[in-house]
Amino acid sequence: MSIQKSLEPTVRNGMKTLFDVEVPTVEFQETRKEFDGDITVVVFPFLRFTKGNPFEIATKLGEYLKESVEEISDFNVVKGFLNLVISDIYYLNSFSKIYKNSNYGITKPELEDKSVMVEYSSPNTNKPLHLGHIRNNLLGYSVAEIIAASGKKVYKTQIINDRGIHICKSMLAWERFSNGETPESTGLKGDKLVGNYYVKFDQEYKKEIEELIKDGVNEKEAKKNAPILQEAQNMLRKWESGDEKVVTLWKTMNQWVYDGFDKSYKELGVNFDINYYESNTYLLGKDVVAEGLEKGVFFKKEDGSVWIDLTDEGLDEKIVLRADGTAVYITQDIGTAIQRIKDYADINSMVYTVGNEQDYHFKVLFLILKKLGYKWAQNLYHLSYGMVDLPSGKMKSREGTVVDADDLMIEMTNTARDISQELGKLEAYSGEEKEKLYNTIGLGALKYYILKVDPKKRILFDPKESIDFNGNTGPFIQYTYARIQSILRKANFDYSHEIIGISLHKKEKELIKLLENFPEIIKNAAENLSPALIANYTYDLVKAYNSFYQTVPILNCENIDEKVLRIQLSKRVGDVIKTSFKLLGIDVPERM
RNA sequence: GCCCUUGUAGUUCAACGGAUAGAACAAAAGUUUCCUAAACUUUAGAUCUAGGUUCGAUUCCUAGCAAGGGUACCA
Repeated sequence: MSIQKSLEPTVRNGMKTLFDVEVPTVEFQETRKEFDGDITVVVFPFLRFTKGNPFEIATKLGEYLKESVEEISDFNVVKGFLNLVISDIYYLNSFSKIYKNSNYGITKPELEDKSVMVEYSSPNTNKPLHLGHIRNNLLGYSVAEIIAASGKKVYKTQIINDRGIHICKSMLAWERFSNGETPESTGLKGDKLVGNYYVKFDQEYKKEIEELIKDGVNEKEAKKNAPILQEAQNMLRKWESGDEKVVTLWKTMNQWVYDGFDKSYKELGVNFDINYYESNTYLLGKDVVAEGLEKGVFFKKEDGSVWIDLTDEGLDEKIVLRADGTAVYITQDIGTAIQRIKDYADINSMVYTVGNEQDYHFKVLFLILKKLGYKWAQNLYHLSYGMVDLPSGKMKSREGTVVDADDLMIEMTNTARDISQELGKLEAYSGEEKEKLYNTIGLGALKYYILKVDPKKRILFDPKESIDFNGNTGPFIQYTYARIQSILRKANFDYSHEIIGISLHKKEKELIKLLENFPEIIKNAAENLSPALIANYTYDLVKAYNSFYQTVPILNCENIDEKVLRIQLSKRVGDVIKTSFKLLGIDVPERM
């Protein structure tokens, strides 16, 4: 329990006793470091309830608190800010509790709590993963971990977009141009191989259009009537009717892609509890639309298409089923959501990690599900995030301006290797150990770089300026962790006993204050679906620890009690770094 | 046109409506007989504009400007 919470009733009592007013809430903040004190009561808001000079109110309140609260050793007033000095005994006690809790910061789920499903990644099976997917995966995975740490059971999932005309395009191109190439025969990752044929299709398609235009066909007609496109459409019809040959090819090529994706996911350190496939859920969506039509949630236009009217909600009319009865994007999403609740009776909340270009789509989706009468529809959240842009603008696969996920991860590891070798601290380790470490550091840099930014904001990524390894970065934090482990390795004596009755150094107090905040930070990050809060907190903690490390001796400390406390502090700071980095999906090294 | 998001040092990011707007990179200067210098300590530098609400506004409201996105029987 934080000191704030325990002080709040006392402050309220004080206001009642001194001025005979009931104040509804008390505003606390950390005392700025240029003033004396640890915690500050903001007195200005009380002026609404009692007249008077804020300075005098604060002074009287300060006297009252000093009298009645043991932990408050002194106070001072600046304008309407009442700065309270908290005694070292309080901090030692508080730290002792933190130190005893070996799983500090993590809340275990209660049995009766409802679970949350977090969706992320959701790739297109025609395109290898790129930098944008990396942000999506890191965000989704991290948010899932954070929610779990805040005390809820979490299922991680993705929806795989495995059907439609675009799939047929790469299938057709492969049939025509590949001479039977496979991932095995070429050594290419399956997703890359299939991606190549998707590009190949586009090239051939463009060629055919040009030729048709040369023959005097107008552009619109040419685009529509290019033979290769028609053949792809034909293939889709065959797929939908269950043509054996087409379905077999579809399964084979999809499997190549999944195998390729699995490698990337593994390298990135993300995973899923269950996958959903669009090919399995789009039909359910159509059934639900039919039901909703009967209930009057939807209406039918003359041409047979089905719509929902959301003008009352300030939105437009939105189509949910085409005139020919085929499903649109949102039809399938309706089906998927309902399927998930059917599959997992214990979930009552879902988080969708999808880019902000789909804000409108999810607003509509959630509204539709509410109107269909699903109770859980009020607990749906769109974790909307900004795009990752290059200096040249948006990433476009056709223009070759895509930063490939696999390539980027390799590049990061290479940079880590270069820097590490230059520093030359790792001579004693085997080649295998070193490579693992380079990977940990390189990916740490990449993940932290992306996760430290507020999800809502777009990220500008300049491939020419490589990601930093110094300053507010993943490796900076990893380095601090490694340094702490080094201290702990050297502290080969029993330092477990509780320390009481010593006076604290300023830097020690700072660390304890920061440690106290950790559980609250996790809760906040879970509520706001924001890993950035964890990243920024960890940075602050590490910054404070490094300053502490540089200012005071730890192992060389002469007073044994102080030495033990400092080692304990180091231990706990290291644990918190490890825990929060785990929530970000980042590994920490024992040495670097 | 309408709707949504974002505008903070040269650059990349912070700041429940609170005190003198914090960091990092880049720039300038310092700290290794001492626990890992991927560190630490200094210096210099910013709230898009105009109004409003408030004891107090980077934060809330209104208008404008700028960037991005959406507004499709694409996903």
